[in-house]
Amino acid sequence: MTPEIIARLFPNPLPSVAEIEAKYPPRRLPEGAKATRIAPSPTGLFHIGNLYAALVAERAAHQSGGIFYIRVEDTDQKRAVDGALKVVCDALAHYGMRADEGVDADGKDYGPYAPYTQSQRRDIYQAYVKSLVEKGLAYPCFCSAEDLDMMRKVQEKNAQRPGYYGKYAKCRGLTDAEILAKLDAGAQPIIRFKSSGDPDRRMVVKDLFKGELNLPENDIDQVILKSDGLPSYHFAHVVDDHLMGTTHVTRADEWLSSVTTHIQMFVAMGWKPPKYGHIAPLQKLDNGNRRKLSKRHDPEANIMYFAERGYPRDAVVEYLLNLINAQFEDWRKANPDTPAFDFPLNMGKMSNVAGALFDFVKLNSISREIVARLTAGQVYDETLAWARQYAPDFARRMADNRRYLIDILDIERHIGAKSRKDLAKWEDVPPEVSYFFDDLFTMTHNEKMTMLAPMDEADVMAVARDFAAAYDPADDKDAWFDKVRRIAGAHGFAADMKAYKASPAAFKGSVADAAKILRVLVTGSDKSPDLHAVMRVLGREAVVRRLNG
RNA sequence: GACCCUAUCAUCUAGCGGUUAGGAUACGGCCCUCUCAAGGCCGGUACGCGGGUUCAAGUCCCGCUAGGGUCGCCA
Repeated sequence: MTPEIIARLFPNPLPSVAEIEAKYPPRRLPEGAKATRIAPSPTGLFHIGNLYAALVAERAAHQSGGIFYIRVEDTDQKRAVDGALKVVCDALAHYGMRADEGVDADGKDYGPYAPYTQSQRRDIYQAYVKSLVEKGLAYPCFCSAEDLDMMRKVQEKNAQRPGYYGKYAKCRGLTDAEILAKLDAGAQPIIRFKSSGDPDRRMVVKDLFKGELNLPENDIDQVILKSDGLPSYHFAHVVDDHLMGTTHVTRADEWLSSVTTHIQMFVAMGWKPPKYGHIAPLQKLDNGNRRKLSKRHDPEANIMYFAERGYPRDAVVEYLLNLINAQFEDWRKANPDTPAFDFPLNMGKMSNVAGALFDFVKLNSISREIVARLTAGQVYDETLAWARQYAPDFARRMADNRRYLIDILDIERHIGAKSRKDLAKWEDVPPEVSYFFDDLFTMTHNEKMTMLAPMDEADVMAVARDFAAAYDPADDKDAWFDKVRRIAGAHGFAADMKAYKASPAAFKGSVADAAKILRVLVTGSDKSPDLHAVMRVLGREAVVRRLNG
């Protein structure tokens, strides 16, 4: 291609390749250290799969003494959304990941390879594209969207592979004169990479997670520079991961089929490709079929869903870690008090090669274990932080009753393995504690009696009155229960369960029924945590009032 | 349609030629027990199908089937 054509293709002044290479020298990393990145598109959504990939990349880097950085892939300007960067940065920070280099929520760069936003690296990409054109490894393409559409239709009709390759790569063979003529006519070309591949030849790629892959070579002439002057993903990836010294690219499975294209480009540029690891997508069950979690259809695909529900961040991290490496579970059992991030993630032992079903039951179970290990004060703080954002009324109530809430949350907590595990997420807290507040305890007398049916109302009231009169918050659990027994016995209920079981007909009910009377009257439910503890927290005044009311 | 990936209990998985196929979650039962939760104990016809290779196959090979992914001037 003549210098004249190249000058017309790239009219603006561009840095030289040598200048760029000098500005961004190779990383000097300790032996074995990995440089990884998370490369989100600023679409305003942070997918659970992004978090998954970020976790793998971040752990791989930091556990090897390397670098984890964030690079914004905003080459599709149509999809860019304001404030999207903040979503990404907040998500990383929220889940405890620190990027060593990249951009912050305001778009400000930090780190030696800046800028880390692709739309600001236009000149860099163009310089390399230009060098490729100069070497005859790339060429201008004047095909319109309609041309390409037609091409695809023909291919479909002929039962051929779709794509811009071989004889379909019309602009590949354009002569200088033809190019000049089109340029003179005002046509705006894009630039395509001239593939040297042959699909009949195979390329062996070693994937970090999947092992050796035997893939056909790519022969499609991919677009590398779009009409808006920005590169396509493929080219931006190759240039950036070279310049930024990425050693390990961990990315979603959907890239697997373009890995041959990427390697081909690295080779054409004379660069060493990074190691690749492709992560299978998280899936969900849909009408009996699995499909990948879609951010369009599945609210749980968006990381915000977990914040809204009030899942503790550690629960989400541990659940994901558990999917990444199945050994996590054993490790957790052996190291119950170690932070999850200390888990030695093993890239060579990746689970989830095929794509796991996202399992809320399992998440909840992990979360309950985590919440059960927290102090009441910690649960209070976390729940309050959640409520401030998602349940303001409840947040106010919490703030006004701090001591009271902590006492409530402390019921049956810190009794080791037997601690209550009924809270999986912060949104479970409000319904769990509502009966402790008079204004939320709205059950009517009739409703309570219905719940107590078929017990006789007179018996119910008698037991309640006697207990109200005898209740002393200072009683310990045994003294408290002795009173329940005594009063139960005095009203014809069996004080002893064994006696009741031996001859149930001889009694109106058992001590369990007597306790049920107290429980329903005091909590409005026939299920509750330890009644003795509940009454203590509620206080004598409220207990007596509810029993006599 | 083409290409690629994957295939062990309901779910996540361990397994890397010789195992009574292990764990976790879920589920069921029992125990504990004033209810619930928790806890303890016990339980279930899990290697997709068919061919090979081998003394021996969940493990290796081939086919089939099923599921997933990709085939854009989106990433």
